[in-house]
Amino acid sequence: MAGDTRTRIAPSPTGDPHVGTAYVALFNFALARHAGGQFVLRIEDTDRVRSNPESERMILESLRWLGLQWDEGPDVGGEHGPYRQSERADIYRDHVEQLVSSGAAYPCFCTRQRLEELREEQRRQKLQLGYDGHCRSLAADEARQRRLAGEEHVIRLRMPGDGETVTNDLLRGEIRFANAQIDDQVLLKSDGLPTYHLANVVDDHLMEITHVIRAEEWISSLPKHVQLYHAFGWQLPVFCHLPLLRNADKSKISKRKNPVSINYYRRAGYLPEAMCNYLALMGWTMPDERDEFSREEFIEEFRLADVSLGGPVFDLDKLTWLNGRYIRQLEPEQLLERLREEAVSDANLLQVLPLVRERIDTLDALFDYGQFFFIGDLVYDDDARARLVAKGRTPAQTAKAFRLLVEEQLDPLLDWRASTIEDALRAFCERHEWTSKELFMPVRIAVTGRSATPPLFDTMAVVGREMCRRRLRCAIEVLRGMK
RNA sequence: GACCCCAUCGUCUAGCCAGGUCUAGGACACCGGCCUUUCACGCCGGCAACACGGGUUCAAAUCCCGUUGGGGUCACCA
Repeated sequence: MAGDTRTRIAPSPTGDPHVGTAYVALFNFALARHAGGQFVLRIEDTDRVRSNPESERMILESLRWLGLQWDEGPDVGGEHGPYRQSERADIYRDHVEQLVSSGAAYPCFCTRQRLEELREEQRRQKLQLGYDGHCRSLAADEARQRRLAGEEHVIRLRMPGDGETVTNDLLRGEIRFANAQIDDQVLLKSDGLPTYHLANVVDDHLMEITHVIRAEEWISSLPKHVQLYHAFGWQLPVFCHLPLLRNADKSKISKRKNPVSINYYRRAGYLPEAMCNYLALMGWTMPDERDEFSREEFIEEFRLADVSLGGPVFDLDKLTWLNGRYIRQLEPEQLLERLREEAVSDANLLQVLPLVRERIDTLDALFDYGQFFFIGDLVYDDDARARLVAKGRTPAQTAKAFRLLVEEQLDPLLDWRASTIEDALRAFCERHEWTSKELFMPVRIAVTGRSATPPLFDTMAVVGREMCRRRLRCAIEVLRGMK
């Protein structure tokens, strides 16, 4: 039976590969390998506007870099495909029709506007937020008619009005929710694609996933999922909700307070083994309590039931210490190989060299002049700190500009090229009444730590999106520390 | 706010399920020392925690209840 264990990681390709995804993937991977089962990668791209192929590409690459190879997935195929939800629309539609005919789900014709007003009203009266069941009791005939007529609608799950939904979480034991306070979840959106809830449950069943191991933030939708399984008459998988990685202030880990992109760690010189090792330490301990171990040893010793529940604070210091231990254990030849794979890969060097060529007189000047192309976090010297503040602006104003820049212009979905970066920066100036003259030097300093650099946009393009965003965020902290 | 989850050093955690062996163990960080031409590594040592209040019990970090605190979720996003 153990060989039948099937787990999955189901990321949504809407941005940079996230450290939280890697964390959950690692534990899913470890359980599957430990049990001799399969680990599946499924892409949850049912959000038409936010999903993008570049993000999917990066996620696959990151997980592969970490050594978390999947047995089935969009790139390697498998018996339960397709593994991209956007390619499974028909499957969801068929399943949702089953639910409609059995009465477990119903069409809802409420407009977004009505729903918004409803929420507004509920907020005003301090009532519980949620769908009011307006279309719940529509006559089946009428509903069918309106659907046939092509009226825009969604399909909602009909939750039981009373009683409670009780489930088991592998780590937490029994979890119970009063049904009355769970509203009728949308299963199929008006664009014909499923919501997470439907797609997730249908796919986990069809792909024969035995252990649904995911982050804690999903606990509150657990009853909806359980009701869905019931509605389909399917057997429940084992549910296991892992604790959320946290910032130092205990809030859910976020890019504002931590580097969260796997791309960052890769770029900043962390080794994948060290990364996995550190992530494994988040909530789990080796039987002998040693904190250095290989992926193989982790797989060997891993017991899901031994995961502890306190939300672990992601500690860059400890990760860096561990990474140092790994580096020291590598032979110089091995280190050389690592270096060639990352910072000084031919590919990276070939991006850097055209930019520095006319600015250096000796080969060795590359390492001084272009150091910001190769390192992770920067240190701003006094001169840099002085020029980090825009001429005629205060540190606070500059910090605010950086924040808006990172949040609004240098979007995670922005196609990261010199020309688009330039457009983004100029758009920012226009929108927030900054001149390019004011803005560009501080940004240059933030991103490179220097006032003399190759052209800003080309430089940013090579430095990379996540590294630029990270450095801008660090610069914000520096600016906030100024009076 | 409602619902749900969680609670051991600043941080990651062991111990808790099967209560005594816990004057609570390890690791990061920090401090001190050793090694050393420097720095780092390494080694040795130090600082530092059972959130609070009630029970249950001969005995509670461990079991129960409550309080407090933290977190998550409340979308046609996942």
